[in-house]
Amino acid sequence: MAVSEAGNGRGVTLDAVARVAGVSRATVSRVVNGNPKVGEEAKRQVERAIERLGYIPNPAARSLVTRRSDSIGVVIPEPPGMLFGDPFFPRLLRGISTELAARNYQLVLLMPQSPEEEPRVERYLAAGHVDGALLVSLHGEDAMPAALAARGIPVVVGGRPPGGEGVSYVDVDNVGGAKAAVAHLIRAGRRTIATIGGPPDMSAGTDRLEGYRQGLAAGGLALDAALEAAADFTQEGGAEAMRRILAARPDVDGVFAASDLMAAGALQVLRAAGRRVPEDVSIVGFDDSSIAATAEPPLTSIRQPIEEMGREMVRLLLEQASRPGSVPRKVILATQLVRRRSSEGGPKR
Amino acid sequence: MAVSEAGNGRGVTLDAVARVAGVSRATVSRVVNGNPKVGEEAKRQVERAIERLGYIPNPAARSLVTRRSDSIGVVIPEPPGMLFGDPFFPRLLRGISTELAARNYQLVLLMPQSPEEEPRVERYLAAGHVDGALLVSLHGEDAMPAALAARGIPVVVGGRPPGGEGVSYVDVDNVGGAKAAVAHLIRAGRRTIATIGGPPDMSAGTDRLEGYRQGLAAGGLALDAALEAAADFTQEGGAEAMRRILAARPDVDGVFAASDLMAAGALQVLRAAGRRVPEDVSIVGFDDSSIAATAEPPLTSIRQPIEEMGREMVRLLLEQASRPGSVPRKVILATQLVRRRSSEGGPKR
DNA sequence: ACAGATCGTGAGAGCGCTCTCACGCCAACG
DNA sequence: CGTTGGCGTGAGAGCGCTCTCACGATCTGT
Repeated sequence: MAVSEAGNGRGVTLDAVARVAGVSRATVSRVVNGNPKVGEEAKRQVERAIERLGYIPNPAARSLVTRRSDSIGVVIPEPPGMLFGDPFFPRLLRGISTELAARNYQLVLLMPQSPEEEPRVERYLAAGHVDGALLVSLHGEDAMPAALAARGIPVVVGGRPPGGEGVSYVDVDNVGGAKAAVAHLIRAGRRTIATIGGPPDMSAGTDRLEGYRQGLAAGGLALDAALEAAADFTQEGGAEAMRRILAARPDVDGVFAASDLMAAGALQVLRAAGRRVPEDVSIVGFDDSSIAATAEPPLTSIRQPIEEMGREMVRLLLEQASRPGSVPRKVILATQLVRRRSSEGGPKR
Repeated sequence: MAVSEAGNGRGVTLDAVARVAGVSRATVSRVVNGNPKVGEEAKRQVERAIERLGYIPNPAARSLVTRRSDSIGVVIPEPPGMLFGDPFFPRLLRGISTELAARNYQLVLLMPQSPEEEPRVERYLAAGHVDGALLVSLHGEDAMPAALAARGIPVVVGGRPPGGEGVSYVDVDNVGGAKAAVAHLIRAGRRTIATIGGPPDMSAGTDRLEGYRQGLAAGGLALDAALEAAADFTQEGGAEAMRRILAARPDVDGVFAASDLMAAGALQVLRAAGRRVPEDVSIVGFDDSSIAATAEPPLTSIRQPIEEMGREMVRLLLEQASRPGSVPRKVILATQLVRRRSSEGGPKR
């Protein structure tokens, strides 16, 4: 009964509702938009008419005059390695979606699959389809944040943009997390601690490397370039990096990998090389993804509040959108060490 | 130089372009929309003006008159277990996104986080924000497909809708895949083959169970309810199911799990119970997700063409949207057995 | 040479909504 | 009693675009 006659809503206009309710379009509009300056009686009539006709406002018409779309764009370029096997994006999207839903905003997902597609995405965002944009997972000197900002589109970036500041962003405490991981390894009695870093053109890579170095320094251990190997966040990359480290420093007894996937790759290589984990070598990963719990042995890892990151990005964006010209802001979320078997054992502390 | 003066595009209207180009609005509109009935000279002038002003059409205004939005909605309700640790959604989204991008459509992602939010989503879709909707991963008798169809919104479902037919859908060959998995186990010499099924209210669950049964029948093996345990696609659920099976049938020598995650859980339980994999028990999973390759031993699994599924869903949807009232169609995509160590060994064949 | 077809172009009518402004009403004020 | 001031309401002007229709110019056939 709620939904009714004329194919419910398709084609029912404000005007039709006004006629049925015996009021003017303006009054119906007020009721629909919750404007308080409407009489009791008129309001009742309008509500009944809306119900009866199954009226749903035409978003295009509304958007045309309000110049808002009540939706935001989420841009996720495709770093193929990261997307798979890592529930990072689903979780981030969930956080974003939750916060948006609570504010009655919609989410337009844009996945440029190659740099060539970026202009298309940029154009789309610039067209006013969305009230703002969330950019995630930028490589190198991505020009998009700046380009969008120049066009006056509110932007918030997920993860510290490598290209420098000048734009709002939300990030997890990569440095602190990595540092905590290393401290944990040192506490476990490890003294020859290697790291498998992420790509040098992503801040998640460089920041975790920085944290690793700070961790060593804090523990009074010396740096050694032979103990640092960069990879691409993938399992295969992690395995490859582990091989290099093992070749250069066979005496390695601790490994901090900047992602669980890479840690898993390292695990396989270590095992193949006859090293026992955690007896001979302790490993700590990053992300606390499902693979960490699944691996054998389960991986100690650094948990990052991904959903919260998504939510915070939305808050920042909408705040910024509502107050144009506000100064860029950054939010850093704390990480947390999750202990599992891969870092147990080891020598006495 | 490309982008220019007035803050590039924001606020530049068709009319402004027309004035600069010295033609009428209609002509500019024709050029923008690729209408061939435009003279060479006029076209050149218009293109130059567009370039100079950085004109981008206002999507709301366009949508208001064309009654199309050039975007489609993708509804992903949140079955928390499946979302994590399983790159299913990212891959599906990627397939969808690829196909949409090729046709210049946009993707609006809707993630109702609870059944209470579904009306909101339905309302949104019904408002004409999108030209059609893709629904994924339905549990039980989800009313949404029917409700949307009733409102005249083109719908395509991903995975056979449990509630029956009457709506277009794309699915992978779950029955065939499961059957192939069982056949593979039989070929490996296994004779006491259990299955860890998915939720009975999801077609991916029931269809794979059906395939398992067909596989046993085809191999001349008898069914045994004690060899069938349902779970929820999660690792923990898989572990739990494995324990039940082990308790009832300690002689089990083959396991077909309806997801890799559950297979991984089973693996841990088997190992904890002193069973060697694959020497004592062979395991085959489903999905061929990253965890399959990561597990120790790596899991034989059934690969499903997830990206292709996404693409096909889009094709079906747009076809349906362009030809209203067309009859619902279903598309079933083939699966493929991927052999890994978890099903090697075993007794002589 | 003229009728008719063809082609490029412009004028103008909306699409469905929001929002400003003005108006009529009635209570309260001096 | 006339005036001021809310308050609820309606009229109407757009928002920027598409698309139909009509019109003048050029082309074709006889």
